[in-house]
Amino acid sequence: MEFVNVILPLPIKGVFTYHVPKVLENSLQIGQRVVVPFGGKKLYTGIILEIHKIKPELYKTKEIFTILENEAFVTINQLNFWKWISEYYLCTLGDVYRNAFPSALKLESETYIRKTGHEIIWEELDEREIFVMQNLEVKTSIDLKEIESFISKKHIVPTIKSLFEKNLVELDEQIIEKYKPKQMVYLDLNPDFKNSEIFKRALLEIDRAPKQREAFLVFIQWQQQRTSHIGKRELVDRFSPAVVKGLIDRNFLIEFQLQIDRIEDYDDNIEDFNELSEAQNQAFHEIRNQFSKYNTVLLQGVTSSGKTEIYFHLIDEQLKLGKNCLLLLPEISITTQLVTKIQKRFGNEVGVYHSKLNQNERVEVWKNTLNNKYKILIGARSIIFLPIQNIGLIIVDEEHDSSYKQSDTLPLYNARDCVQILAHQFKAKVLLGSATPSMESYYNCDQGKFGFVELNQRFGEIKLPEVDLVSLRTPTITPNISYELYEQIKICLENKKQVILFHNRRGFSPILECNQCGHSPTCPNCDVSLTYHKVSSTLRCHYCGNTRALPQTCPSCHSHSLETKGIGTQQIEEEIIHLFPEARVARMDVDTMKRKHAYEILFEKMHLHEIDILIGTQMVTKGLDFDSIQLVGVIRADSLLNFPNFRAEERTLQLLTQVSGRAGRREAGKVLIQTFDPENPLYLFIQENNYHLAKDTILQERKEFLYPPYYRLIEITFKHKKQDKAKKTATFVVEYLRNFIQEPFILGPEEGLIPRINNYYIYKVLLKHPANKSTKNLKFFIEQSLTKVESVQAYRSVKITIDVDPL
DNA sequence: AGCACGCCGACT
DNA sequence: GTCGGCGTGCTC
Repeated sequence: MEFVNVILPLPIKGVFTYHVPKVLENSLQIGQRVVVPFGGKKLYTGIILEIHKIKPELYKTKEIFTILENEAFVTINQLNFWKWISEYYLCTLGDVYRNAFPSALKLESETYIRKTGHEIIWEELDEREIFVMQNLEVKTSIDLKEIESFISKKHIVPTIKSLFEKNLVELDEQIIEKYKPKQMVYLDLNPDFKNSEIFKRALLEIDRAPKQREAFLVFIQWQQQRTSHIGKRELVDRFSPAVVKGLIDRNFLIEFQLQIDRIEDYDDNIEDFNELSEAQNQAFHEIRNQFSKYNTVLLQGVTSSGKTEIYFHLIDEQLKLGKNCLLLLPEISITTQLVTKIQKRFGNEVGVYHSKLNQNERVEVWKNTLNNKYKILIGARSIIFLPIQNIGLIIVDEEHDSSYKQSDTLPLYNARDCVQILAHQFKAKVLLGSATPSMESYYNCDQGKFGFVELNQRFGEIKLPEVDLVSLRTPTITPNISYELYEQIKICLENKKQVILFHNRRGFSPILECNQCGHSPTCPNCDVSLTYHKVSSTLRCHYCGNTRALPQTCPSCHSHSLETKGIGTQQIEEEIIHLFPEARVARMDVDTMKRKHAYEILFEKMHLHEIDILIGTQMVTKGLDFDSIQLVGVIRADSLLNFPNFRAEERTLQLLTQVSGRAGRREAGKVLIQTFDPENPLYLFIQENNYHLAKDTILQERKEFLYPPYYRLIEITFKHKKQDKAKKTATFVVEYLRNFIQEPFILGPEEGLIPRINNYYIYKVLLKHPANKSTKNLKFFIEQSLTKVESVQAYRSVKITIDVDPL
């Protein structure tokens, strides 16, 4: 008998073994998708991981229900990659599978069947089968759960299986594959009209309907002008659905459907390559040179040095070698502009994959990747899960960017690091690019693991902006704008230049506070103050979404002295409007960027100089490359630095360097940093544009306090509705782990930064491990400690998550 | 993760 | 007397 080990989309350790029906024996492949029964009445799509002949002794295997296609859907390389991720990030293969696959391709729980229309020979059916088929006479599709009401649990899957084999029922295609190729409706002229007599009569006939006549003539005009089909949509948009329907009803126009690729084709106008500047060319050759010694090279190129151009040349080189390339970008940088730019260079063999694609689009990219249709794949972190092949070069742009780390759903992987494993599989090279590299990457260079190339010159040899520090300890013109900043903005506006004001709202959200009693409304589910949203006049919790109307009086002392404390971009905007009533001001933050094309619209407005002053959060640090930005103002640099995280300094350095880079791309610009602590060496380094010195200082501290990149961190989080349970479980784990790892390499348990979120109490344990030693043993101990937790009744219900290399 | 089984409280 | 709360255990 043949057996297969199958990965199921469940957070359960290990794989599940099924036996293979005779008909499928010797035909299965690793990586193939199969539908298997699970539990009483569920069917899941699983992935074959292993095929073998070993009959499990401890349990009775079930049989594979069916296969979904004849070929493997996941490559062996990918499966190995999945295994590595699950081992490194301490999660199950199911977690990886679930995250890696577009959800349209996995079927989970709700399983529907419907009849195929095959002739039913009732005499050949048993009692249960008859029940099911009779039910299907009444309604088109039924849920396996419904079948449960007339067939006992253990008979459900066998009955369905039997009917399935008799070809009487099929799994609802919604379930097998939620993906449907997109159909486009096109229009064509009634072929009879080619006869000019009929055509003339027709025009006469339509004379009474002027709109239809006009639409008809426009259609004919279009048809003469172009070679491609004319979409119904196009004509409907120009006129109206009724008009177009009229023409179709009259049989003037004929509808037909064509399947199209959802991802639009890019065929014509391939642009020539830009010549590299001397500095770029030197860096380009230096990178190639380093690649002969190192598999990974870190490229540090100052903002607007034209790193992208170098990427293009490296990609082009790989394509000529017949290799494919992967380009990773932070989510926000994948803009239409950039994609268009790349498509213009490389034609339509470019695949794009990011979180804004819908399920169908994802499946399309997946399938195209599997069929090796793309030469270049561009995407955010999740791109690493595509079934990529034949990779020669992987580029990670803005490698320091925190969005490469997944932080909400398992696995908590960092794409920048995972790429190393992928590259190793394909013997490919990795290029990490950034103006502000991470400490980890610097460290790897120092350790001789990565090569290092620097590009110090901005493209066109424009000077780096001049950075000034402004103390907030001296009086300011409005609460958040200093006299200096005011003056600079004024000069800038007089010169018809644009200004960017950056304010990091994180940790500085506007909260409501009572001036009489000091009371500040907090969230009932989380231990945080509610933040004030002016537009909707509500108080909102950023953690659980709890929203309530703004109270008129203090809930505690009933006075009328409620006031907002802390500043958000909204307040800055008000101050600016007050100071510069003439200026055109725009805001860029999560609130204003929610709408679908908000980003594009803002981009366009900036480009057309319809905005004089742009006020924004983190977002303004990325991708806003406009020539006429002359001034960048940082409202409160300290709010970044005071963040309680060991990366606060690194982040501040990166962020401030990045915003500064927005200034003066055409001619030297100015940066003004407002701070309460102008003597802080970090600001001085930024002022002198000495990233290297700043980095050395930060690295020194990291070493001293046992933090990355010298030590690897593993953070274990414990959550429970009862505080003492969470705390006790955390303590239990710490006590166990102390057998293997002592102070100061184990910290905690400590209450979470926010002690309670959504009614769950949070405790954290932090483990530190020397970076040059393998974490294998430590991970083994951690897993053991979790097994121990499982064995204690009272601790079992505590939710435990492990974050390897947390940010 | 689901989902069934099982054991205690407030209800027609 | 029963419906339903969620604690516990299992899934090849």
